[in-house]
Amino acid sequence: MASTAPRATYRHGDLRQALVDAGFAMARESGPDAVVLREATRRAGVSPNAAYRHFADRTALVQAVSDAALGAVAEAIEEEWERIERAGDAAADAHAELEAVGVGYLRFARDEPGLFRAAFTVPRDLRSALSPDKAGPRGRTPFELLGIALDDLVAAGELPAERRPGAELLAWSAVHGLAMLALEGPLHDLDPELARQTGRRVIAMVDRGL
Amino acid sequence: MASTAPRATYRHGDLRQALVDAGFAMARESGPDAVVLREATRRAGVSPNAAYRHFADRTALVQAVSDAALGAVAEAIEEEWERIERAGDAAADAHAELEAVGVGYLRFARDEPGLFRAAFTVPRDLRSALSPDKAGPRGRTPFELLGIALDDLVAAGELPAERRPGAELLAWSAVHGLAMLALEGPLHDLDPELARQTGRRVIAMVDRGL
DNA sequence: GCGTCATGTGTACGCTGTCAACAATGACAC
DNA sequence: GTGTCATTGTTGACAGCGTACACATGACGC
Repeated sequence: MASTAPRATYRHGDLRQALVDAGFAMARESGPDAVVLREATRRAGVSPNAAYRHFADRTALVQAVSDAALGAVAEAIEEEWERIERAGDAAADAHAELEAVGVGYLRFARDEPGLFRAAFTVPRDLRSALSPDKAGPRGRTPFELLGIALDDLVAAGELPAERRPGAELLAWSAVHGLAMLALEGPLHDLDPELARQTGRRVIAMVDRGL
Repeated sequence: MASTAPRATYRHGDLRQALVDAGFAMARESGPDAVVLREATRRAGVSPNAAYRHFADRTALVQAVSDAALGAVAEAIEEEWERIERAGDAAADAHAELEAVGVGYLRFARDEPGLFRAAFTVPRDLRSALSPDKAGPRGRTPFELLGIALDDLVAAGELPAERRPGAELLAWSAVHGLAMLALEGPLHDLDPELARQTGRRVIAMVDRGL
């Protein structure tokens, strides 16, 4: 960090990114509400108003942080996805994919609660959630990965095709709800082991009930 | 409101309740973050620091508002519950109960998004969520109503008893997740009719998948 | 070399939550 | 009644926030 040493050059270089990084760090510790504009400029070694050259207002900064957080979610899910041990059985593989998406999602929520809330608690529309710049390293968004898993379920004959449309929303809702209840809702001090177990059960419920 | 006319008596009467009411109104319009302590005192016709005789700090006020909001949720669910047309068939009735809880929950989230977020987005533990002072007019909390519906499902032979423990969390997660995604998440501008339909499908998924 | 425009700084304002010291009230013991 | 005292209000102050406005700087195209 060059926050102590005063900048040599007048221009910062990439202030926008520096502000997003600082905001990201704050969100990581305490969620999106903890993203404070002035503090971000402080960490970037810049005067408060400099932020306004790159963001219309604080909410724009928070949006950018939220986008970055969504990318991190995608990464966590992709990680879980890569870990699948494929047995060659299309049906079993498809179920494993769906499970991987759910597990990755819940794991991220547990390990990075601040970022998770930054990713999903900030208003954004579906179009933005789907846009590829929020994808993980392998270039797929969380939503896309979920869609692939569901498509594979249909292909394997494990999910009636007429139930496929919109099924993302059902699966997403269930897992997201558990994450939110456990993070900032009434379940926030649920026993970790019980939480993990409940996570598995929610995923199983989705698998059965879709 | 006596906010314009200066108080005749030095004492307010029931300042605590007045502050909660004011906070409730603010939360109703824009969610829990919009609950601002000074504004509440203003509406109560009182100096800012008077609030500190009744609440340790702002978060304590928000907590009280959240409690009130939870009561409103209970009321909405009870309303839906009373509306069930019981056919005498225990199995059908139990399914109808579960559906009523889900529908009431989602209806409240849609009609009172600010209060909904105030109720569930503010950290509170399960014990507090269950405590009877947050119950609806008929004296039952949302969680209790959900539990009764699930018990009735077991009694009617529609849910294997070994799956009963913790089933609240599964059902709750699914419905809560949809509500959050639609309120402040990526689905926030989902077409209302599609949202309603998705709500029904989520409830159906829970019913099938529990 | 010079003008222009993006990007930074300085100062200021009103808002917030909260602290410390003080004042009015009303209930209760005598 | 009167004196005492805890309760509940008020006043004044402070730091931190987001942000508006005017100004400074310097990199780059001509």
